[in-house]
Amino acid sequence: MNAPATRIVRATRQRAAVSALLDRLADFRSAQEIHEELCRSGGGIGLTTVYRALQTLADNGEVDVLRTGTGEAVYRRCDSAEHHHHLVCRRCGATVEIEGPAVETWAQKVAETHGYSELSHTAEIFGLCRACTAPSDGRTR
Amino acid sequence: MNAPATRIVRATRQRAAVSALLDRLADFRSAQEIHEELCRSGGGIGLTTVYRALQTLADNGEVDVLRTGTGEAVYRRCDSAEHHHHLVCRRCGATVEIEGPAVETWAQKVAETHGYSELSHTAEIFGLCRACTAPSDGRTR
DNA sequence: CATGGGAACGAGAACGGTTATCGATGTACC
DNA sequence: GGTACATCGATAACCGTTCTCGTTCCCATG
Repeated sequence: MNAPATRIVRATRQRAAVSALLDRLADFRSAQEIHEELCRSGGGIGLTTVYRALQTLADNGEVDVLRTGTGEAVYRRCDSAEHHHHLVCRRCGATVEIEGPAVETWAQKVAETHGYSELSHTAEIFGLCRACTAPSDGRTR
Repeated sequence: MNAPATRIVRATRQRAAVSALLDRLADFRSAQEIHEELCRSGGGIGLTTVYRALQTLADNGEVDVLRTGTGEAVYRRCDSAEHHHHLVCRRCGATVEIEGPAVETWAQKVAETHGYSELSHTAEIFGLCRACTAPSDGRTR
């Protein structure tokens, strides 16, 4: 049951590629989108490997994971290592990181009132960003 | 393309069974759990039908839908027809409905600041309820 | 530099939840 | 009764994700 003192994680071309791509992207993307993009840009990579890399990154808190309405997981490298929330454009995926002390205290207080412990919470806002609000060409995400 | 003026929805034994079971349950349950329970208690019902019934109920706002960490959809009939949030025990599923004006205003303000419109948001709190906090028998949900 | 051990890869199969198909069934209304 | 059509439900398809397992590659060590 005791966790190994040092978890060996090797640096490989594939992991680097996933990580680098996430650096370049500003929006939440699905594993499959990431896989597709990486394949398109030359360096071959297996879908399984993309999933594995994303999971490792997520475990290490290096990327944030969200679930879309359909239950699909989407990933994004966030600037803040702290706990935070997101304001996501449901059209183009543009994302703003939100520091939400208001939410934290709200969650804490509510849970306390009802005697709940070991808390965690989710809080994301979805909408249309300024750019996507104005015009009206089809593309919905 | 034009929507029919009146959507005909028949009252059937199966729909009634799903609806009645949801009335009896206090926790969020998956479609498959509901199907299983209904089969166990005699009245045969197809899994497809359960999914259909739940979707109809959800569309009409008669039940709330949440996504678990694994992306699975869980359903629950809520007392409040108003928009609200949930405090869910991740061990036994016990759920408290939360009216969260704090969250609404927070979401509104944040989105406004960044020029987002057409807002929606999710905010759920997970934890261990009082009953599940104290003792230590296995069952994790 | 050569080598051995094991981490990582990746193609394909399996998995689990959900949705589509389509003929059978049931219900409401004439 | 008879007809129209919503609903049912077994089965197959779907889709995202995870597992399997043989191969490849990294890297510490000699």
